[in-house]
Amino acid sequence: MSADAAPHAKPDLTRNQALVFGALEGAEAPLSAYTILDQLRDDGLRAPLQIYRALDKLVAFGLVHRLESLNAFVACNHPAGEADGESHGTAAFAICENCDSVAEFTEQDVAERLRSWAKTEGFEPHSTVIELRGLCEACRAA
Amino acid sequence: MSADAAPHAKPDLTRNQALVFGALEGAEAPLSAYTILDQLRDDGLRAPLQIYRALDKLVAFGLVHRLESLNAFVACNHPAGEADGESHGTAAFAICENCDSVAEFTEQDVAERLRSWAKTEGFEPHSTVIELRGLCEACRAA
DNA sequence: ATCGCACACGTTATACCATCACGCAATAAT
DNA sequence: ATTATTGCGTGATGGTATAACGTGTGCGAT
Ligand SMILES: [Zn+2]
Ligand SMILES: [Zn+2]
Ligand SMILES: [Zn+2]
Ligand SMILES: [Zn+2]
Repeated sequence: MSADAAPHAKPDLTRNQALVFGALEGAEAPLSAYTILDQLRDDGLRAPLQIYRALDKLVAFGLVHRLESLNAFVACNHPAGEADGESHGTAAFAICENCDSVAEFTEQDVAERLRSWAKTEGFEPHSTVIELRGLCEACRAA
Repeated sequence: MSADAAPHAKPDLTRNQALVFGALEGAEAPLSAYTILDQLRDDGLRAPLQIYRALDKLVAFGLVHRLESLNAFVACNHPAGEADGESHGTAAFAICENCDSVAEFTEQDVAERLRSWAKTEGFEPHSTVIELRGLCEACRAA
């Protein structure tokens, strides 16, 4: 195999991973695995497992986040920092229930407080889910 | 109908609601809707919808929480016995990936910080999901 | 009384989400 | 060459959630 699908400064993605990531990057709302599959049929993807395998890797790379309250996925869109280091464990999401937009943010104090609680209780956190559901500013105005 | 909205009123439960709530109270781990269904076959419940309808009500009453990262449900078990009022919107959960135990807790500062972010961004939150996945103290020791 | 309405209930069918189990191919190490 | 690792493709299966329809009961208004 020669080609790499996109000249971006990311870890080397396989063809399937690049296709799935492209779908998520181009979307304006979270996509379910099956929606991604539908969009990629013309590119030769046919089975859910092809999507889920790619998503697993992309999540592991930190390029994609899974939204637990939606059973759906978004491309990482950190406010400032990039896809490495501390920010991974602490990302939070504000999901608009009207327009499906997702704002990704990090509140250091929130993560701090949760870590502090865990330490006190002897709990060893491996991952943290923080998701706000509600109305974004634009939809509130309308 | 009970006009009682929030404070220490355990609304009258219908038969199905009582059965589902009983199953959750008696469990030591979160239960999926279908697991509850299996447990209640002998009581005459036969279809998923009967479970989901009861769960919707119980969640609305604040007697049960849905764990988004597990697609499962637990009976409310607030730490200090404040089983009503303010604490509902801000509950957080620490879920052990080894023994499936769930600790429910509230960190006022966490809720505060998230509300503060929302206010700044013009986001109007309707509900908040905070779930920690990891190892509880007992399982860490073992 | 009986009509209308709200609400819980029961059932079937279907849609949507996720993984298992198998086998094959390409690559890297021994 | 043999083995280990990783990604890929496919069919089958299992788990989660709702749509659509119809029934029955309680209760206030007529
Ligand atoms: Zn991110
Ligand atoms: Zn919106
Ligand atoms: Zn609670
Ligand atoms: Zn444990």
